[in-house]
Amino acid sequence: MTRIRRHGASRRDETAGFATRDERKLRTRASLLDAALSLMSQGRSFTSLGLREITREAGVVPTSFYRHFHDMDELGLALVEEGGLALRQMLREARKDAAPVGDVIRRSVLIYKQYLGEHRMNFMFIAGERSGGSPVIRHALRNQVNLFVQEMAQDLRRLNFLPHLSTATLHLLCGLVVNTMLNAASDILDTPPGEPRLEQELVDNFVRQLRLIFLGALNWKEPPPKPAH
Amino acid sequence: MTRIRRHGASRRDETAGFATRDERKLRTRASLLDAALSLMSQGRSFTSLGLREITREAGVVPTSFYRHFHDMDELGLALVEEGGLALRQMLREARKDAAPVGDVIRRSVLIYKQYLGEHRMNFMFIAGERSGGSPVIRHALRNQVNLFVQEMAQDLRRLNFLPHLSTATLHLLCGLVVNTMLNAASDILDTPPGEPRLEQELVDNFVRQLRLIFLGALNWKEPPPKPAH
DNA sequence: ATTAACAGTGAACATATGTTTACTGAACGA
DNA sequence: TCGTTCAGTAAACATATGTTCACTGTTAAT
Repeated sequence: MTRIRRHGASRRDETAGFATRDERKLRTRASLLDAALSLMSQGRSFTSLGLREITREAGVVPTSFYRHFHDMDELGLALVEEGGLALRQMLREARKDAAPVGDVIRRSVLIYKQYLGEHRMNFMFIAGERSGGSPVIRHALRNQVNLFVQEMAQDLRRLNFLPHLSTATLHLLCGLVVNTMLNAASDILDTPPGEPRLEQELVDNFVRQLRLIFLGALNWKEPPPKPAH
Repeated sequence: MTRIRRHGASRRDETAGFATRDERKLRTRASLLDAALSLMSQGRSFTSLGLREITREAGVVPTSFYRHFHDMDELGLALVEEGGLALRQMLREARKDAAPVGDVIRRSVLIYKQYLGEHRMNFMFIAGERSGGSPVIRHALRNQVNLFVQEMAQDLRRLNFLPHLSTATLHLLCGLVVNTMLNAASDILDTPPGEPRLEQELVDNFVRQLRLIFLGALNWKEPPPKPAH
């Protein structure tokens, strides 16, 4: 979408504070999205947010909203996409340092926890709106989560992890893991800061739950395919 | 709280349509709660509900609200309690026909599904507000769910199910099961009626997830207690 | 039979909301 | 350089909200 400048960029194109018009637009769009997330992270659900409220938080006049979204649902869908991107990015980073040595599960969980802290608002949104609020964004969110599950399953297959599982079962497993992940997310994000004990306990619990799940996966035996009687 | 009548009840006390004043009050209170649930089951989050909206749906004038709750949060907490009761009741019924024969998991899931259908709105509320919306009702809801988990763990112990697990691990397991249960709930409740295939698929998936979890529990080995070095 | 209690009413308030309409002025393409 | 585009503004609208207050009429207690 960004226009390509034909005859050489003017000097102040990349200096901070100034920007091309499209960039400015994208910036206020982003601040609208951030405003929504920020309001939600103060303990509100998406459906309870008002248009004026968001523009106020973003520091623009209400009418500006319509230059970017012509609906609250549309903004919601944009948030879903942003959240989905955050999820995928996590996988991408995980792929980089794939060093499966030592206590894999615990290490993964700690990395996840750090990632959670860096993307608080996104995860609050995902965990919070996954089963509540507006049907349209709920469905969109589920699609994103399913995508994530699928990608994760492919990764496990690629790493030759649990090779005895069928693709369907791998998918099942990943779904379970992701649910557990997101539940843990909303628990962890709810702990007031400066309570490392509680947090530690939640993390330990999370680790054990995952262990139990993978133990189940290790001992899983694929049922024989239905005989076409 | 219900007053006890001293000198013999008047004749129309138990006839339908008439009622003592306290009963009437309880009735409109209930219709306020139902109105809230009903609005939520049309795809709204609790925090997005307005006082007037609820009273309108309940068929009373807005001011009547204050005769029952002096806050929306208070109504929310009442809903939490109602939902918690629904959960416990489920366990109580399950305790009655404890016939652990055949495919226990599948049978339990089918019973659960039926119960879901009979308590749609309660489960929508629980699943929807468990990680979204107002912090105060979220916490209250988690307490109820924890109570449920605890009761379930006690039941399993009583039935001598998985006796090799420590109490803590049993609790862990039940937590996992309940999370999976509630996630499945919001999935199942979202299927449009008259789509038995989709529903069947969700149920099958749910069954397999539980199987995997219990498989993990069967093969779980309690780690030796930390040596106080 | 009198009286007090009190669940539900109705009107009014200050404020909030979503949306429309016409406008401003800086960045842009020619 | 000049005219156009268009992100953000400002004022006004109809309508919604939460809360208050004084009231009514039935029910319950004396």
